[in-house]
Amino acid sequence: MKFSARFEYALLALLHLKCEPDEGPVSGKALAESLKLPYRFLEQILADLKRGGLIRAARGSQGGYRLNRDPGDISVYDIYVATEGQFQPWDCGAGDDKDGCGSDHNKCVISAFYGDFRSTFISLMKGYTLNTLCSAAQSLKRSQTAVTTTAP
Amino acid sequence: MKFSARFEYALLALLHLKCEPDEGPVSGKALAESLKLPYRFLEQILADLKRGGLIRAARGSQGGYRLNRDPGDISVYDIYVATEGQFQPWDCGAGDDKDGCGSDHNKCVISAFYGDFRSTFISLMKGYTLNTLCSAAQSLKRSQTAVTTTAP
DNA sequence: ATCATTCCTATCGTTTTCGTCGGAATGATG
DNA sequence: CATCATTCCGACGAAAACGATAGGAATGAT
Repeated sequence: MKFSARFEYALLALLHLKCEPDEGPVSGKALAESLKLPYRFLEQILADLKRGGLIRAARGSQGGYRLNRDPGDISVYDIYVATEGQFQPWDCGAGDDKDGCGSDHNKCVISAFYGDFRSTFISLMKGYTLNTLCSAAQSLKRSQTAVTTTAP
Repeated sequence: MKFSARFEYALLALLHLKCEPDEGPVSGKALAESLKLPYRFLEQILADLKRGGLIRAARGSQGGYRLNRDPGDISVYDIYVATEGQFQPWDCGAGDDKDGCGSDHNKCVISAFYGDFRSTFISLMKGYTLNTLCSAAQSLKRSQTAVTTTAP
């Protein structure tokens, strides 16, 4: 029950694309250096994000990545799905038995719990967008610089 | 982001101990046969549950396992912690940097999101107890036998 | 003494995950 | 056209996580 590195790296990359006021597209290499992440690995993740329609890419010199949608329209759930695929935290007897639960009613009940878990998770993640996160980061930055500059 | 087999097997075992009206303790072997789970593996999981204080065990002949607490006082969260350890779905820079987030405010924000995620699901899991699940299973059983016996 | 059981720990095989790599395709620039 | 920077594609490798197996010691009822 852990978030993958892919997912976290994707969050960081997208936040960078949204929050940093760079003009023009950002290359994978530049992104990897800014975030101190392995370049080749990050490239794979960016490809996932592109396939998911979250970013768009331009090849060749002066190319790079930029957001493909309004940041308020990119939810953390979208990012999850793009990087880890459909959220399905259990293997519902896919081939275990003819029917999902066999004769074991307890399995059904557990599946019900999993379903509840899943829907709660999804709505929570849909509540966070790139805008949400970025503004949180900026207010955090403000408060910290305030503290450090106020100190004698 | 998946539930482990340990966790699911633990749920099944505990539900069996609670729901089945057996008198006396149930041996690991009997449990494994009822649930059609690998015996040795299940034993390990039962040991976890014992360490967590959810069940108690008696050795020797006529020994076996039984619940150690009121089923209404055993939450799914307790089971999760006993089998998978503390619910902490990310590696908070434990050694990454001196401070958790380094200079990257976006990391802080992601940690905040993770924290929200964490507390949401802890409270969700605490809302389910063995009683909850078992009564759900039993009403499920009733409705199914009703269907099958009503059919001509 | 015997037998059924829990308990402890090591190991094994498979799958997943993280990360690296070589090189092809693309496109801007001069 | 040549060059260079970039995305794109697929293969590979190392390491960790996970599911499961196994041997045998400790314990306790009969």
